[in-house]
Amino acid sequence: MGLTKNEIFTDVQNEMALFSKVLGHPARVAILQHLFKINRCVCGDLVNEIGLAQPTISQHLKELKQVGLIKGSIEGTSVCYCIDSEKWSEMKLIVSEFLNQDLSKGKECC
Amino acid sequence: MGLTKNEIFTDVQNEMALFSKVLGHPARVAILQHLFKINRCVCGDLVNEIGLAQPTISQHLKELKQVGLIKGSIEGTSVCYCIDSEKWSEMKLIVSEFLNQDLSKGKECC
DNA sequence: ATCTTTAATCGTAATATTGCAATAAATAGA
DNA sequence: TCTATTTATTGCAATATTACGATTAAAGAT
Repeated sequence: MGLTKNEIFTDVQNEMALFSKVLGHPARVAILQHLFKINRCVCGDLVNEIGLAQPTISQHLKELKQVGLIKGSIEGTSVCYCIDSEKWSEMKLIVSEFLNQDLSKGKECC
Repeated sequence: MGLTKNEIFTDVQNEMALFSKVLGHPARVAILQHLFKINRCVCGDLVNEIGLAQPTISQHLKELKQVGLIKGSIEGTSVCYCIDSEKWSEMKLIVSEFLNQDLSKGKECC
């Protein structure tokens, strides 16, 4: 065990979980916020900004890139990262739909 | 290591990550969806509905309860669970604010 | 009182995550 | 070419997560 049984869930459930998971670490939240503020930045900026070691930041960037929320392009010796707004919108749609579920009105339960 | 350095992040970042983390597993997503559809249900229902073992479901319920998204009340020999709509709204606010960040218009970056 | 039903807890195995030091790779500049 | 500079990768240790069988606990039914 120790691994999630994705087979038994719907695609939407798995996708919702996947996006949520990547947002489930404050460093990745901070990276995304910084990217929104600055629009584009290199790994070193984030190391200074956030205060985790360079390999750690690099790893978080990799995870964000893997789900597609950011993209990076080589720029001399450094790598410029930024939000992939297309993917961001896609996520927004899925997450919003989930968040905006309504209780079947009335019965307040327990 | 192996544990997140929460000290170096803001409260909002940590809270955002905490909520996201709990949504970061399809079983918990499925539980919440089912609760929204049915309004109230007992652990056994979820075991049948989702198809994970009872202790596993119980554990996921515990995590959802810990962050406050659901509440449970004893009802005879079973436990009735439902969404805590107050906490849900709180989460919605935090997550929406994060999702609705805008790119500083213009410069499309990399 | 005993049995049944239901859920929580305990214990454990497998795997994933977080973080960093050390190292590698790749480009720019001297 | 040699040296910085910058980021990615590797390897590792500590901890967390996922899942479930076995057991416990608590309330209802007989």
